[in-house]
Amino acid sequence: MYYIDRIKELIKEELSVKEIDFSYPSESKFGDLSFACFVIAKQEKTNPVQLANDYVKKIKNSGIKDYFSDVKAVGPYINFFFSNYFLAINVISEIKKENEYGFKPKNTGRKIMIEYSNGNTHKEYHVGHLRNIAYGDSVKNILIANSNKVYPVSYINDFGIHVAKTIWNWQKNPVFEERPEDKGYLLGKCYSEASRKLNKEKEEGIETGKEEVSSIMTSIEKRSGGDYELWKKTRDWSVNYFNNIYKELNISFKETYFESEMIEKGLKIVDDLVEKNILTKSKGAIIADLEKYDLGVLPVIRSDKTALYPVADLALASKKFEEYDLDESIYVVDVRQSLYFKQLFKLIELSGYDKKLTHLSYDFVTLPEGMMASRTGNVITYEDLKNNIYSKIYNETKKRHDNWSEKKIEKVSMSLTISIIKFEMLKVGAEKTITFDIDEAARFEGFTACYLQYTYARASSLIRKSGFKIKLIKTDFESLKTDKEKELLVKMARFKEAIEIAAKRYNPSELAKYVFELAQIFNDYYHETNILKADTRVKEARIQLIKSLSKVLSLGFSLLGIETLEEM
RNA sequence: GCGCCCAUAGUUCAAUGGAUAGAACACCAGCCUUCUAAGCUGGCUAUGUAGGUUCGAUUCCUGCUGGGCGUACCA
Repeated sequence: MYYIDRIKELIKEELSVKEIDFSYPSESKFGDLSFACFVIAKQEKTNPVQLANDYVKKIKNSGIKDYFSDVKAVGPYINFFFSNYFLAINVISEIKKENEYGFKPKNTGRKIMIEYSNGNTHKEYHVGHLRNIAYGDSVKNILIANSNKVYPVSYINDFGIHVAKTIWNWQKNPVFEERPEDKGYLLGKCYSEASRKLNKEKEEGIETGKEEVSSIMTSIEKRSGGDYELWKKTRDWSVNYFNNIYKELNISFKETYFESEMIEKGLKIVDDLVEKNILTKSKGAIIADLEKYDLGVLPVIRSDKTALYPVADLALASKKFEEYDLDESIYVVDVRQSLYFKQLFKLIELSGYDKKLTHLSYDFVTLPEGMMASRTGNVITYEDLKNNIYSKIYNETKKRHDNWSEKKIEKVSMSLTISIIKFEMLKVGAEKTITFDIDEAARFEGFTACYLQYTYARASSLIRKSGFKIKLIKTDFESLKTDKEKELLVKMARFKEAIEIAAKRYNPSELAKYVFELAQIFNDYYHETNILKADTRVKEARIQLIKSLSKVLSLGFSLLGIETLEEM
């Protein structure tokens, strides 16, 4: 148990109260830890102000009083002021001792599969996908840090109608084959062009394109012939393209599933469910009538006999459960599919599985000029975003470090670019729509990845320049006397809580906020305190403090999927 | 129509039912012969609306207004 938790336990013991709702005051004049006496006073049928006073007297006359520099009652609140010395010696030792300070023991919790990224082949990879992958990957990290055994998997939709649309347009425009860009990237362009054409035809009342696309879809599903061969070739381009993106983002999966590999099994499941009357025929299609669960109707097979999304999803769910012994299966998919997932989960339940299924939804990413949709071409692709941010970062880095090698400048700029992309996607709550402003995201100041990386680089620089390795045991913790030092210590001690809250709410923004606040305290401390110029004993103690800070920052970044930079 | 989500400073976001509603950006005024100024300090400005529950509501409940999304062959 960590120091602050031990302190809390000691307080509860001393006051003989089982449950205390501790909080951390927003202002230093109210101490470092506090609790309000309203609830206990009500239970004891006494006055909260009086009770607070009695409690303070009790603490001051007890054996635990030395842990605090002061304990005060302010109205119904009791405010504890930690002793810097005990806080420093305990917190710094705890951070030093554990490689993954604040994390819970690995693989002792539940077994969870989390599916995210979910790219569509033959389509663009845009900022919406980036939100998905950054969010899913960070939730994965956070769940692991909370003791769960987690299997990250990706499901690639390589077999929907979008594929047929792209192939339709690709065949009509041989020029695509000649263009120099990455083929996976080009497929995305080809898709949005196809959508625009088909929409235009629809408005004009022309059906030919739609019929051609439908015929291509049927032909691919038969798995032979020219359309099928082209599908295989183009599909591989997309898959390679995704793999390169994942590599750049430093994200990897335990398994990658493909819709095309699920269909056959899915159709068998559908047959089975039709037999069991769970699925029914209606208007030429096969549907799940879920009206009695207030979930409407879910079409499963089109009236032209081609498969819709649930076919593959049913097969995938069953595959996951067969191959892994899971306590929970999480799907990270945007909020627009909430109803679909309720329907799907009901269908999975009806087909006999009794598993915890979670749709982890997040709101979508829009642009200042309106809703983003690759169908209309109104998107910011991963490339657009990456190149835009990279060039800004590259210029700034070059300006600051004209003595650095070209290679180093590029490496640092790329690393910062990826940090920025991930952080922008994680810093707001999942239920908030992100109106994505590309210039805003490429900022360097404020609540941004650059600010955090800069803070970390600064701490690293101090540690490097301190030049000596001090044994912790010889550190003079009495030297850490200032309020800012205490503030840093308390904040670091609360890292564990930040992880717990983030895990409980599946919410990486809690951690983003945490590391930002920690960085702010440090920057403030840095400016008002001499570290390398202090007396040796004080300097040694401060460097120990900064080493701890550096470690907590780095662990915090890692949970957000962000790598640290020693210099920038 | 029905269902889900959202509404806080000029803007983008915070706030397990608790102390004077916090940040960031923008704007204004300062701080580098000194540890990375991608930094720090100060100033300015906010809970859509009407009720209810509570010792206490940005938070929970209801109505209203405004916006977004979904609602049988897209995913």
